[in-house]
Amino acid sequence: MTDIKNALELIARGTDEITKPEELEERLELGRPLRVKVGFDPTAPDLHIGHTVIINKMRQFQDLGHKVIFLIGDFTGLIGDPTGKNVTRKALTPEQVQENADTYARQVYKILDPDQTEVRFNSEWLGELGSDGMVRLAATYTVARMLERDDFESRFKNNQPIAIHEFLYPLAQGYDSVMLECDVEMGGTDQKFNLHVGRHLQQHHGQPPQVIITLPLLEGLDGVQKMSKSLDNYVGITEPPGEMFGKLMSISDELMWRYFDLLSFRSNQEIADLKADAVGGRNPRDIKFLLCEELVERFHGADAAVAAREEFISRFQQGQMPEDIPGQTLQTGGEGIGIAAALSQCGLTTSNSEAFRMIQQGGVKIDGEKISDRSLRLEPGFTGILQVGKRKFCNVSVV
RNA sequence: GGAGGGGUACUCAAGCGGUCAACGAGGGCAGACUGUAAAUCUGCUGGCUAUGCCUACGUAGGUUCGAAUCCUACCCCCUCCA
Repeated sequence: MTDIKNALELIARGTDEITKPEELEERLELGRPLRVKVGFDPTAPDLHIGHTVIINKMRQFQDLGHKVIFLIGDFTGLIGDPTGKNVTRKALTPEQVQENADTYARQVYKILDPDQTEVRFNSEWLGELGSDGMVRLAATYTVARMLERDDFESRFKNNQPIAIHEFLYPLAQGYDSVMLECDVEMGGTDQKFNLHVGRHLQQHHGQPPQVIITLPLLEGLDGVQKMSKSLDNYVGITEPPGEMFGKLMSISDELMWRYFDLLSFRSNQEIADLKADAVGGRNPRDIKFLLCEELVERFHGADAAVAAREEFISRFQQGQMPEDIPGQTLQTGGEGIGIAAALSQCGLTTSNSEAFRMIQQGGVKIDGEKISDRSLRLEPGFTGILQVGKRKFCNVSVV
């Protein structure tokens, strides 16, 4: 009995909403492994730490002995989720879908236990459905109820177009729950409506409705918009340790607490203590170090985390050069090369014009010495470290 | 099918015959400062064989000494009416 209480508490932590907690409790009391579904979009197989908020929650279910279904929406992906603006989606070939699934697996098993994970594709049953099946499915829901969805409602009110097929997405997603006989479905807060459609459809098919758990969406590095690859405000979970550490250090001091809440495995008490420390005058930078280390450790191990922190300190706090500077030899046929061209060829700037701009702004250094002469030439035999800004280096030899 | 509105740089968004490589905002980058790749402030933000030249304002033509701005055709998006 107390086990269930503890389980409930663990599951509830960090969630936005559970519909309904008493139903979840009843399911837990059944004493069997629950089937917990989370859907993923097959077109974007590169996971970032924003996704891990929910993956961590999946892991918690596994730790409690439950079965997690990692559902790849290869069929619904063709429809395109109406959430937000819609870019035309390209149909994926089965090979691409499989490839993306493998990519997912590689990343997701850094957190999930493969033995308790079931990977499924919804084309399995949605592809079989046929147009008659789709019509029958559509018949179980009304337009009025569809318009309950915020997104649809506001578009409808504002005379924005809503394509008919957009109504099929929530239905298809809900049908997945029917076919998989889910006990629980989790998603971001923006998924709430779709998740509820699943409940409705399950009841329609004589199944007990799934419990819905919504999780907050993690803000990206800018602290405003949700983390996403297209906004380039993300930290990918396969990024190298140094990159991960640095990116996380760049979040604002304010945003750091949000990340602690949603990403850290520290107890609520520990986090509260850290906040108290900050108020008490402890340098927020040092608290941020703890966050960065914890996350880098999760994906790359403890050694990498410590190394990443040390590297960060020496490089940005003490302004030292990094240890692993990529090298490059520039072939000039004995003619030498202009500094701007050299910077571009090393990939430190994207064009000569940009290189000139960087020089003008004092952002270019050779062996640590700032240069200001834009007409400088590197003669054959030159060897040295070119630097643009604080982060871009290249060890160059001119031939 | 009819009527109207619109397509401008990474994004949003001004401009509506020359002074426009294009106001402004956001983003990005750089610099200063610092307690950090926080915050704040400043600057930059098409390319090049670089004090000049080339390419850009949906596409293709045209008018003009000169067009993002005017005309014609086409493509695309949106709204209203049917």
